[in-house]
Amino acid sequence: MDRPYDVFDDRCPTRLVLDRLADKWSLLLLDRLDAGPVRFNQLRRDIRGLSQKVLSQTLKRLERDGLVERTVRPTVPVSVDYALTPLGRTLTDTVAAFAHWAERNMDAVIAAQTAYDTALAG
Amino acid sequence: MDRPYDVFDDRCPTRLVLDRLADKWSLLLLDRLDAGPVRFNQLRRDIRGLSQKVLSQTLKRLERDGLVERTVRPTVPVSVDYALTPLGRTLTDTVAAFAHWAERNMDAVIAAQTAYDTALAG
DNA sequence: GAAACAAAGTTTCCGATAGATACTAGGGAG
DNA sequence: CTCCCTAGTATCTATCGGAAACTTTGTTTC
Repeated sequence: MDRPYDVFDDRCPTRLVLDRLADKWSLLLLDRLDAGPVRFNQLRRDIRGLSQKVLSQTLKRLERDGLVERTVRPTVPVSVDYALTPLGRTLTDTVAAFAHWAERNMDAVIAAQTAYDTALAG
Repeated sequence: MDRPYDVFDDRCPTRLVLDRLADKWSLLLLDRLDAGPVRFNQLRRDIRGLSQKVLSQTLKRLERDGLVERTVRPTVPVSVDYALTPLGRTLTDTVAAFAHWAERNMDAVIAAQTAYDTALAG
């Protein structure tokens, strides 16, 4: 294997990236932004359960990692919108696959959980 | 949209699943198990930085969700191995895509981070 | 027969993180 | 003048992750 990076090695920088991406809110944000630029409060409304603080932090990290671009427009009041960068767009298929696997396989997962729990109880 | 589940809704059970999957250790474990059954301490050695406690917890959750199967074999001392279930195997392509995106795009991410940090400093 | 080792965990403790809530700043509407 | 909009920041607490010690069952070593 001549890959320069290895996710199984904890000293490898890919771990830092995986840490960022392997996060519920990051995935939901990337998935939501796939449809086009969205403003801060719109994201907050669309992604139910996401607090302002965590939204702010998560967007900042995604921006720093070059996946999301932040644009301030001088409207009144000022509006800010967030969009995927080209790099971010290379991830969206994978992210969408993930989010939608959960939707497709939910029933199987619930069945497995129920079976597991009743096996423990019995 | 006639999809029964919606990840953007916080009352939707898919959120619970996404929570499980959108986790660094779960992804690394699923990726590692793709190659075949592996024993507990082997996983601990292979996935650098993963503590016993978190390995144990993560495996338990993945087992409960029906993604991983735990098999105890009556060797001396007893050995336990973990393998993907058929349901778990439906995820591996996506998981691998994720883990390996990090490896492929690491350089771009580092460049973005550096640019971001120097822009803030300057 | 006591000491040490091995597998697969569990328990304990502590510092970091997430979530809820409240607050800030710069305007605009009533 | 007061409330409401934008896009956040500040604070507080509960939970979570990581490190290391301990447990259990049994084996090998001295």
